[in-house]
Amino acid sequence: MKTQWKIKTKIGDLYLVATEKGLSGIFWKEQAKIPMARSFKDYPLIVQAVLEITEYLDKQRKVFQVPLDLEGTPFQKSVWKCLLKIPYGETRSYADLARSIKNPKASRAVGSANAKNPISIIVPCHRVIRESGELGGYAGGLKIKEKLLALEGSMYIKGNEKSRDV
Amino acid sequence: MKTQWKIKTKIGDLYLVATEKGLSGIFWKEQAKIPMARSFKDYPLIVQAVLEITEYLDKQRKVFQVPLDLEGTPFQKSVWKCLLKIPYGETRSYADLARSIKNPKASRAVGSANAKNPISIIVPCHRVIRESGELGGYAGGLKIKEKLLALEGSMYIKGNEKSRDV
DNA sequence: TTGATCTTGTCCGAATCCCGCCATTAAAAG
DNA sequence: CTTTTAATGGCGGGATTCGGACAAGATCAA
Repeated sequence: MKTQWKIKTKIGDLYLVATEKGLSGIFWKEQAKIPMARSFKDYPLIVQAVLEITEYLDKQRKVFQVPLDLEGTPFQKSVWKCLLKIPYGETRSYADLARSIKNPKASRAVGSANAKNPISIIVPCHRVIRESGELGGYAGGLKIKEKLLALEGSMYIKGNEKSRDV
Repeated sequence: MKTQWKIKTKIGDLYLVATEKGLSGIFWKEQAKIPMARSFKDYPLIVQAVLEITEYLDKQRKVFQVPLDLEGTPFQKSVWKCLLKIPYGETRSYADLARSIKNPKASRAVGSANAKNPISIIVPCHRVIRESGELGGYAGGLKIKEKLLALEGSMYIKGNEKSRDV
């Protein structure tokens, strides 16, 4: 059974969803079919997730530990697993990910899988941008993607790359 | 001679039917042509069935012992017998069953036979789902099929099986 | 020359459709 | 009343279609 819990953060409202096995979703919109928890007392997973997310947004955390319960097609899961390996503060291109899953021509499909990532932030789909340096897309809106990357201190802006070796 | 008896459970009303030889039916709707028993005192089979079903729904029983009196075509009986071999908490596909009865292409017909299973719950047609992972159909309605599988702790949801190794 | 924008080419995964299968049952012949 | 035909499902698998959170190349302006 799934339950959801709403939290307010400086980057907007978030809806955390959990099963018995782990956190299964972090969304930007309320999930219609999933019941809202009255109290999170009975949901230690939610408590932990809320804590970790809060710490992350306060720059007090770079790695998440809450157990996840990912549901999706084999392809999607392979992409999401790959996302989890991108370190804090770094970015990859959609094509990079396609190569990582040994399916070098699937960059466009990687985009689709990314778009369906159920656990925003923790599964860091915001760390994937276009090879050209453009942001690409984001389920929560590009502004938020930008904020998250800024928070992590990423050098994603076109031209920034070069400013490193200046 | 057959008699039926109605019981109320948390998953809805059930109608138990018995002959002298054994329990011959558990249905979701009253059986028009079968007389309702005034009291179940004279029907020890009904008493036993009610007890076992109740225990099952309370997670206190995984195997049924009440004698059954199955009536149907040879094909149907072969399918129903096969159903009885699926263990608690597990699922099979319609094609699996077709193979089990040495008629590998008869998966569609297995579905039809399943649909006519006279003894719901005890003959566990709810443990048969689509090869794709979808639920398939259920005489009592899909919600109940889902509840029964959840009760047994089955991993039937599409993608769940694979999400273990994430 | 650089880069911002646009266009077109491609490639996948996922969702749909379609046809094949097999046992029943209802309907139609004979 | 018996036999035949046709239609109907609690499915499966292959083929087809559809829709992108891309990418490389062309275009045009500064």
